Amino acid sequence: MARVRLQDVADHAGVSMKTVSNVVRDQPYVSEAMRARVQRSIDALGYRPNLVGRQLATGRTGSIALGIPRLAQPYFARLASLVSDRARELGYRVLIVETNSQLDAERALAQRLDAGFADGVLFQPSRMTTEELAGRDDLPMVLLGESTPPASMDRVCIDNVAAAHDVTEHLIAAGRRRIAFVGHEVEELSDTSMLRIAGYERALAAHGIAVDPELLIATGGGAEGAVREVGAALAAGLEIDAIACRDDLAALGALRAAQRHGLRVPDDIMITGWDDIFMTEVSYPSLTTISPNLDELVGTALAFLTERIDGLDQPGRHVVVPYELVARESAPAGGGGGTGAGAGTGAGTGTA
Amino acid sequence: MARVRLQDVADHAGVSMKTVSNVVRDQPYVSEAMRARVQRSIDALGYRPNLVGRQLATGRTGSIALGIPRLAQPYFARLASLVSDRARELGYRVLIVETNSQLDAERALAQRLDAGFADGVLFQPSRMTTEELAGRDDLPMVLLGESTPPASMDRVCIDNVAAAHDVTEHLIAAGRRRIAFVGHEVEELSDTSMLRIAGYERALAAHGIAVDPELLIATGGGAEGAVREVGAALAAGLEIDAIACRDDLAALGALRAAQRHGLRVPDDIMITGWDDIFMTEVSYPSLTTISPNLDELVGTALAFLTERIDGLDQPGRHVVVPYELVARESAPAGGGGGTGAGAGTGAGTGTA
DNA sequence: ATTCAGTATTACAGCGCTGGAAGAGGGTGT
DNA sequence: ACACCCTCTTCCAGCGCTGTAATACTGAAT
Repeated sequence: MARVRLQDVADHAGVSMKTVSNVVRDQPYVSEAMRARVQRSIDALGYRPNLVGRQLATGRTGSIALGIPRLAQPYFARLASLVSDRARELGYRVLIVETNSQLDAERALAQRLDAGFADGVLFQPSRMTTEELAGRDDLPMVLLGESTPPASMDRVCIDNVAAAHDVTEHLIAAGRRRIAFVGHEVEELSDTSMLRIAGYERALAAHGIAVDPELLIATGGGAEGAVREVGAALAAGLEIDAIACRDDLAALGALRAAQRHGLRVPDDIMITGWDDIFMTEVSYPSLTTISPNLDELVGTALAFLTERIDGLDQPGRHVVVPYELVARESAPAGGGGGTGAGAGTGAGTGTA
Repeated sequence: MARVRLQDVADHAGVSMKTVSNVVRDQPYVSEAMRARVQRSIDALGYRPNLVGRQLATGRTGSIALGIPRLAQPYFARLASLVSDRARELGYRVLIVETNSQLDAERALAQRLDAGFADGVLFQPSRMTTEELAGRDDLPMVLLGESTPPASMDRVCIDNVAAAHDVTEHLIAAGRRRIAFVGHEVEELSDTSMLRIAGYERALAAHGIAVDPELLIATGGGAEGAVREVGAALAAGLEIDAIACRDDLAALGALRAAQRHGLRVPDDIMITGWDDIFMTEVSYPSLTTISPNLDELVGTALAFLTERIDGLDQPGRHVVVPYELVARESAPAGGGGGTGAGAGTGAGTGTA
């Protein structure tokens, strides 16, 4: 059975294509009687509008693209899921594109977009430079994360420096002094890592604690790298009483390595993560972490993007969304004491 | 600057649209001289073909849809990531659609597909029945998971009963007798859960162990539910020495609950998961689990789907891909003994 | 020269739909 | 009865591209 087209319905109902089109899209100026009659034909023939035809005619695809490094990373999976949900509410489909943090993949994304298969992009770049991104400002694009956007682009992120500062302070307040930073890239430091390290160092400096480069432990990304590198460092006799991690995966790896090494968490060593992925509540001990307000992040980003798609033309807006320091067992608030219970919450911060 | 169209390039190069089209798509019967000349115009104008126009003309979208319950579940995130990669190699884009295991969302997916925005679907249904799916067999569709497909559809899955049987045997071989099953749905049992429970019960029966309904602990899904329900059961005095979990998330939750209850894993209680998500290696202790061969699953499913898209018309094929029982610390192979080291591997199984 | 088989290029229609403008009814006011 | 203004419906062109068929051009064979 061949596909049913608009014309087929029109013939069946004895009206023009346009009238059927109006009924399908719930346009005004269609009498109730006509609407019912056409609807009957639609049902009888099982007509479904062809999106591609509509897209070509309207110039709108009804899709937005989401460009992220790795879907398999829990943080991005959750982000993608949220974006899908919220976008659907706004009447958009979402195309998820993984870049694997590779330059050519990021470029390919930016290129293919003006091929008209999405009306706009939400993009978390890790390799493309501001200049390169600027070349693509014909297509509505909102950046996520810390990379500096061209003047014309909107950007939404959290304050990485402040949050890293908070987390480090949290550990210092608990009496720790030998605090390692774990989880940044081995090869080329990402913007994210750089900012978090900056906040970490600033907090140390504020308390007169010397920054010891030996305490910066790069890992390959993912939990396994952290298990390996932290394990090696501990085996080599590195003395530390706390670890601030670049993200939760690194923290879970560090946790694992510490436990393997016979250290008690948090008594012997405190550990903090970043992102508040689902595992942080379920790990043993549960993980103190920075919880970015994803709802607000996604909400703001999509609001900006849809405005741009609808033609808004103004200089790029930059919004910083709040985060929360969620204190759990791996680094409880207050003393350095026993394997305490639940989850308290710490500082927040916010706004443009 | 308005979009550059095929016609613009044609004008610029002084040739017909069709010739430009041929150059763009690397068609034969274009002289080298002409190819170079047109290419120069393409570069000069910065032309990019409009996919929507092409789609309408060819009737192909170059996309396949992937319908899964929840992207935020690590198993599905990994699956989605794999599918994206492999599909790209085959020349397809992937549209990920989350159904949240809800009937209306699944129906919406199946419906919207003949709206022509994908050439085929890879679908892991959890609510739609075979009959309903059968109504949609005008569009190429390959099913993932255990639901029984209509006669005309391909399906790829692993042997859940056999794997659940293996896992349970593994625990029995380690000397355990009070083995709980944790993680199936509270409300409506999914096909997946049903099959895994069947395998679990069969293994118990094979060893003359009575099936105690008290040992079937349903959870809300996700790790938190398992923490809660297993915690409650242990608090209520339930005596068990092992837990076979429906999936890794449930296992991580169960692990957490057991540890909170003061039980040593694996000495006092062994725990197994399912899926082999990234966390299984990094949890403490690491998790014994069923590792389905995802490469083969995805490879086969995509091969079938692309064949169907290319017009293959034959009865549905059913393929069972292999899995592996990966024994880690939470339920080591052999004795019931100490917190042993690394990861061995166990049984495999396979084929159509 | 003339035909013939290529190869290389163009003309044209159409994929399925929507936007805009023109047209057809049916009621009201004078 | 006539103009007039609604509301509802149809007509037509075109979105950007590709497939098919037709045409122009080469060189070799007759």
